[in-house]
Amino acid sequence: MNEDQLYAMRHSLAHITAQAVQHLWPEAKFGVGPVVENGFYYDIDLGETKISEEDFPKIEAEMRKVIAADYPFERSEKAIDDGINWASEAAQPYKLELLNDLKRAGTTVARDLDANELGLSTDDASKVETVSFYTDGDFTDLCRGPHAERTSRVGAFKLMRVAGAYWRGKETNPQMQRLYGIAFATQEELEAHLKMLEEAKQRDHRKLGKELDLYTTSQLVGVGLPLFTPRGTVLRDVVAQYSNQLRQRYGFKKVWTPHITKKELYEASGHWAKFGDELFLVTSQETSDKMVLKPMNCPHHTQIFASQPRSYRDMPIRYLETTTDYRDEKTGELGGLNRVRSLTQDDSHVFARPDQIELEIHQLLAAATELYQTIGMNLRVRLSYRDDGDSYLGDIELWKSAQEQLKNAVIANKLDYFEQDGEAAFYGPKIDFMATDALGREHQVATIQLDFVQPERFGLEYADSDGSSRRPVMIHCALLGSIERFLSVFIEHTGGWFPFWVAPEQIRILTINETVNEYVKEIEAILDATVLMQPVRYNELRYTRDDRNESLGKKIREATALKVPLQLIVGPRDVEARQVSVRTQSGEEKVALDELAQYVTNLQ
RNA sequence: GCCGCUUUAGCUCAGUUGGUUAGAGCACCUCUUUUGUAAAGAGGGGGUCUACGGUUCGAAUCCGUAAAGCGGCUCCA
Repeated sequence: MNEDQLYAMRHSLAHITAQAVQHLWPEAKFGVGPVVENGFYYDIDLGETKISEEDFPKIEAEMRKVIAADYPFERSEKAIDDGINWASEAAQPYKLELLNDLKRAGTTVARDLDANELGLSTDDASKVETVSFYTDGDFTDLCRGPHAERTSRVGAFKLMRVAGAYWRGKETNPQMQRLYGIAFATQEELEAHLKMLEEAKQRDHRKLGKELDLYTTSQLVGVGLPLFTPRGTVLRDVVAQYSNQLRQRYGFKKVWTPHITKKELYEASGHWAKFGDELFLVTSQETSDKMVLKPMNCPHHTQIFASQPRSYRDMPIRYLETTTDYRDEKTGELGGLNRVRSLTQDDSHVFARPDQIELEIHQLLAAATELYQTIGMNLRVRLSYRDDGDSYLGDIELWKSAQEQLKNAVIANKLDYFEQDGEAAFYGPKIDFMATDALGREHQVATIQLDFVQPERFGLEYADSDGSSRRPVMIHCALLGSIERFLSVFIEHTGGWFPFWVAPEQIRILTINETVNEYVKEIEAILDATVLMQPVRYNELRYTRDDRNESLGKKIREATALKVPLQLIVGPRDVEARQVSVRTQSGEEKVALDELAQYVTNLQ
């Protein structure tokens, strides 16, 4: 089965799902039902009736009846006004709304929906004359198609979940029930997919975070405020140190800024107007000043830049700060480490002359690329542009030129990219590096952003060669992004088997009995003297010793459960031979004591 | 914030149609065992079943509210 057939099959199953729901609940009002990765969904309004997963067998049974009936999918066309009459008579208010929008303004209004869902082609952008319908048995739906020939030809499917979804994706619209299903050509492929989902659960960072003792949460501390254990803190520190070193190489200097500020700072930057309701407020009991917990670091950094007169000779000026920001995210948006209310950014800002932008972006792209190569993650890049909404600040011509510059930089660096409107920051376009989690969901990690707005709003300037006053450009960059979010993806990517240089506990010495204790001291002296220099410039070895009164089997089991990459087994035979038995994920070998330091240094 | 689902010892889970002192494994503590490649043996401590309210002679089991977690939607500087 090819991609087109699979698509038609999934699309047909969306219709059959709606058809089954209509049989069971004739009052159902239908929204849209597109194909998504691995399956399909249909948005349904059942008024007060709530579908739960307990209803799935019933719905699936009804779907199988439709499939068994083997109806043909028949296409028909109606003039737009006839379509409107159909929706009206069928008491389908959502379809009616779509058709009215199509009649009034074509796809330009309706493009917030998958155009494939509508009975029109995507290129007739201005006016719609006719729309197409598909009928199978007793069910007819506005639809562009294509579909399977008959209802029997839809492969294997399974309803997965039901979730709330706003009509046309707008928070102010009524909420519908979205029925999700997966569908594949064969039952085997369906089961393989379910198995993959099971395996993904084993790699879930929330599960591993607990099992590997990386972080915890406390109801006393609060929602979205993770607490990092000693092990988890090693992860944070090591990756942040590496991220910092990559930029220090290019002349970035560390700065430090306080975590609270007067809200005037964010009024000046524009953040207050856009994100005011997501800022934590702090009131000084001394002065009754209204303060906020910082949600962002760029405005602070502008004030360091502005603290002295700057010459074109000093440019660019590059600041670097790994620091925690606080955002009062809506509770329903929080989850694991991916979205938290206390997020740590490996943030940096370049204040540059216009002629320096290209090189600076190039260097930051090089740093991001190197970091993710070392980490072993293959990312694609999203060029995040503005759309024609009104939530962006700054001159439209500057925006166009900035978007062009970012695109050129990405192309020059031969990165795998895609472009997306409406994903820009309010002050400028972005280059975002996208990583995927265990379930294939994409998350933004590294970001490089061009900003002409904040320098203007803060009145930043430097003296040019002719003595005139010029405005710098800001280039925002975080390589890890939010360290918490980065870790959520990194944990799932590695399944908890971190590269040697990042592993919280790199080495565990396992003793067989207490006769080896003196020899273990020799081993520890060697490990103490060994420092890894790649990729982080100074990385002391992190090792522990398990000399408990327990069996070797148990010690191995526990060390392996914690995914300690290097286990050094020491028994009388090793003492005798002046060696250690080195156990890694890939097997076991004997290493002479004299060669241990070199062996460890060579590990990645 | 919205919709749906979930919530039993530190962890993973059992708990029949509401009915005597709520169970198991792992972890923890004590003792014995000094061990060669993924769990040595024995004994012991620990939960009032997320919280509050209701129904009932009686509730971990039914109902309501809240909180937290999960899956989505919306949002993400």
